[in-house]
Amino acid sequence: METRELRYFVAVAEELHFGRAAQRLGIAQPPLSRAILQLERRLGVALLERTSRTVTLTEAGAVLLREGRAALDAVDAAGRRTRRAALGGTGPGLVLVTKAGASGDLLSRLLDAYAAMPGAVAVDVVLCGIGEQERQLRDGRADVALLHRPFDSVTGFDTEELSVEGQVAILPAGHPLTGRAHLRMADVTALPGLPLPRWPGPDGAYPDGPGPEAHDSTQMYQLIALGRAAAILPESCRTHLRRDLAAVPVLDAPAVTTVIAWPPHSRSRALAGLVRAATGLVQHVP
Amino acid sequence: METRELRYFVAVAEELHFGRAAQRLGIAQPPLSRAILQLERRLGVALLERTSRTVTLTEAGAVLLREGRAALDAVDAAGRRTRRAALGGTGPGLVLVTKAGASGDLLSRLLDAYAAMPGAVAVDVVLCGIGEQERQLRDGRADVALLHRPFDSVTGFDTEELSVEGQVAILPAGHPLTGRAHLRMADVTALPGLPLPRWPGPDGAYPDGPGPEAHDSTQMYQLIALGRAAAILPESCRTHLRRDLAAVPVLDAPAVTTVIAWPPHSRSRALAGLVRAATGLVQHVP
DNA sequence: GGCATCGATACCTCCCGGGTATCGACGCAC
DNA sequence: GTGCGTCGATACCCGGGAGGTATCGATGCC
Repeated sequence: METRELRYFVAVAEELHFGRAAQRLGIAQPPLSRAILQLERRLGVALLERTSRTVTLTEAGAVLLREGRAALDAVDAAGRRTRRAALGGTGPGLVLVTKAGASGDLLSRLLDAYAAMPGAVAVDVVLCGIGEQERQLRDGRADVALLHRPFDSVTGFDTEELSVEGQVAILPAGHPLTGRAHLRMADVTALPGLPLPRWPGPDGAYPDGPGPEAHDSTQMYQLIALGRAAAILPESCRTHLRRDLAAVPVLDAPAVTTVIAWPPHSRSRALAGLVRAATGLVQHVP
Repeated sequence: METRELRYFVAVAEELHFGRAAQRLGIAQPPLSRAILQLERRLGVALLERTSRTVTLTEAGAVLLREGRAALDAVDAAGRRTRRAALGGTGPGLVLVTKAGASGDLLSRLLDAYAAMPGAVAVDVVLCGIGEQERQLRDGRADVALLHRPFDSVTGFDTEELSVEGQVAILPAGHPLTGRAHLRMADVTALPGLPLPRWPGPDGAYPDGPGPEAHDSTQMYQLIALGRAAAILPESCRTHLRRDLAAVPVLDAPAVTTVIAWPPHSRSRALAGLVRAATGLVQHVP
């Protein structure tokens, strides 16, 4: 199987429309149809059910979509890491990715601690939107990530736990509940007119629901300040909270574990140092 | 990057010889040279240092060899799993791989427990040589594996621990040490004329050393019976030990943990059932 | 029933992957 | 040092296949 065929199939499987997929791929529709047919013949498997009006995935097609994405990510990662290896000292030594607005304190302490180590290399910090870290780690754009269980999935990565913290409800300043010493999940989820915002899932799509869509923490804070939403976040976000927002501990919210994660089989000297610096932080701040 | 280019590069990087690599790939040498040159141009990276007498990997080339193998495995896995998904009920429902001769008891109990579960599917058991399980799991030939830490690496897989056991020294029956109630590592490693056999590493090559090469447990048992080697193995192997061999506990040998491992993002209904059956065993046999 | 949409088919072109022949560089034997 | 053998690169040719345009057949919609 060639990566070209995989790319073509993934495009069609995502669009469920040969014309749009062809446009996205920058080719005409007939070659795309032929390529998919050829792939199906070669695998001996029906991947798509098509009528002249609709295209749907077969069960096998759904498997190839998931596995094919992972395979394409692995190929991308091979290219990127090879290029990076050739750059040697000129490029960034390590690329660390994390959600914008999360674990800011921990991150700055980590960077300080690592920079103080002998032999430390330059660390590029990439702040990305929700759910994009795993992808960047898998396809080689990043070497290491700070993830937050249980929100982010860590399957397939090597990890070390860095911190565990409770969660707080974020409310507009002056909201009646801000007077309370603590809340329960039920108090927050049932707030009239203040639904929890919806985050994009691992596939980049927003789930259905009543809340407004939020792609990053800035959007979300703005929505809360406007009185259109509430949120439940790790308590470390309090240190940088806007003045027009208030935080109240939520006793029965699940604890959030911050972990440092990296792809297996990729322990470069620099990465090992950064992980060591990270686990060293845990000793100082138990 | 196309998988064809990756396959070509991996072949050359493994052979370090364009002629032999071309032969292995079933093509002539000149197109192979061109393909590698084109790959290097496209990546903008020197992958190989060649003189007219020797070929060596650059640092970037070594990275691409490692990452490229993983990527090719992922592509293979995508194809295989897709075909398997299309087979539906006709093929094996699950393929379980483990080292021949290890954890036999645990395995049969696991298979019995799973078969007794409602909705259980057929399980193909693949017994392979040392160090081949990880590869089979990564490239989709197997769905799930029994691995033994610390001998097998489990990085990149999801795992559940099934059992922890000590290790015993395996000696020819009648050897003076078989009279002892227990031994220490130093007693066994220092045996004159009975070196530990050498196992193939993750790359399939045998490490250097004094001991004889052994590819599977049968070879190894034979070598021990012949008085050419000794071995240190998990104590569960005693249940099926040949009559001409003896086992003596080694107190300070590292404990061996048997785990059930599966690729991340692959929890089919059947796999989940098998994992549940496996963890259920742990309850019964703590 | 006319029409628009969409995937498949027919047919053409041209690029590129693969082949053979050969060159140039290097190691080695004597 | 000279001739020879080995090995990767280059030159050149051929054929298959990837990609393009034009069009067909099926289907949902007004």
